[in-house]
Amino acid sequence: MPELPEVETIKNDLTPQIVGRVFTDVKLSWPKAVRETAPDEFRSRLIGQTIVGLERRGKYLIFRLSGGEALILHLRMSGALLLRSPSDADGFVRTVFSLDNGQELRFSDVRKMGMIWLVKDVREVTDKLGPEPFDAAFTPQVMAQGLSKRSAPIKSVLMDQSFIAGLGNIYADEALFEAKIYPLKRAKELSHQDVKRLHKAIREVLDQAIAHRGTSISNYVDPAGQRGSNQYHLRLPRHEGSPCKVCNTPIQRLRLGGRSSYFCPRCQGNSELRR
DNA sequence: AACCTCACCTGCGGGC
DNA sequence: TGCCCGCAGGTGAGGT
Repeated sequence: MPELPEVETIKNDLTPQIVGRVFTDVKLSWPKAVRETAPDEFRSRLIGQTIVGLERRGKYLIFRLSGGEALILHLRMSGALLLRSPSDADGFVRTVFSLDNGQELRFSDVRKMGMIWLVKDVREVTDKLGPEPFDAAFTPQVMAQGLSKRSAPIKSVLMDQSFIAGLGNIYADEALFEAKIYPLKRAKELSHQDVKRLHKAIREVLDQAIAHRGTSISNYVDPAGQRGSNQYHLRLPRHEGSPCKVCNTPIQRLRLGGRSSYFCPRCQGNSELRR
């Protein structure tokens, strides 16, 4: 579910609350979420460690631990990370991390797709990720160079985490709408102007979403259980037939790799056809 | 290598 | 009302 802005919000909210805390217990009611490490070993290696820092890389949330290891979470489609008192009630809690101040960090995950790692080196998990969208090294020129080698639809490339880290279905659609680019346009066919607009649009769309604490279309919530508000500021309606906010043309939907892509046939018309 | 499809999970809402 | 189907913000495995 969460993309970069949602994970960034979670990281920002949790940092002042949990840095310095110690893991005192872990309960795994869906042990399959823990990758690469047996549940017993996971517990014994984690309990007693102090959280010394929190980071985000792409859609991964990274807890730096006093022993030099890192706890890494990925929320996938339906995950939420909640900071709660033991008496609070939450649904679909798959993992509970108890902290030394009596609070609980709860990994709630309806669809059980979320994943957890405990690693010595963060790169074991994040080494295939492409650049962060806000990294100074990720320039329009670098982006154009990468796109020039890709024949897949631009939407697919934007969702490819090894090309750029953090964009998912919603923000890829938003960026393409903002840049007025048809989602199925082949990446290598983008003009320099296209790439320039798209590069700018990616940062604008993500910046705005972070400012609004994420997009809660169905069930994203922050660590306090509160929804974000970016769903009220999306540029593109996520319903087929709804009017485009720019030109009133009915929004269309297409399927790409099993996902829905929404677009405005007028604002994002294939420039080859329009010419 | 790059690209595509499918599997992994569960719940919800729409159509019949 | 109840059932069936499609759909949901992601990724990695496996095939071409």
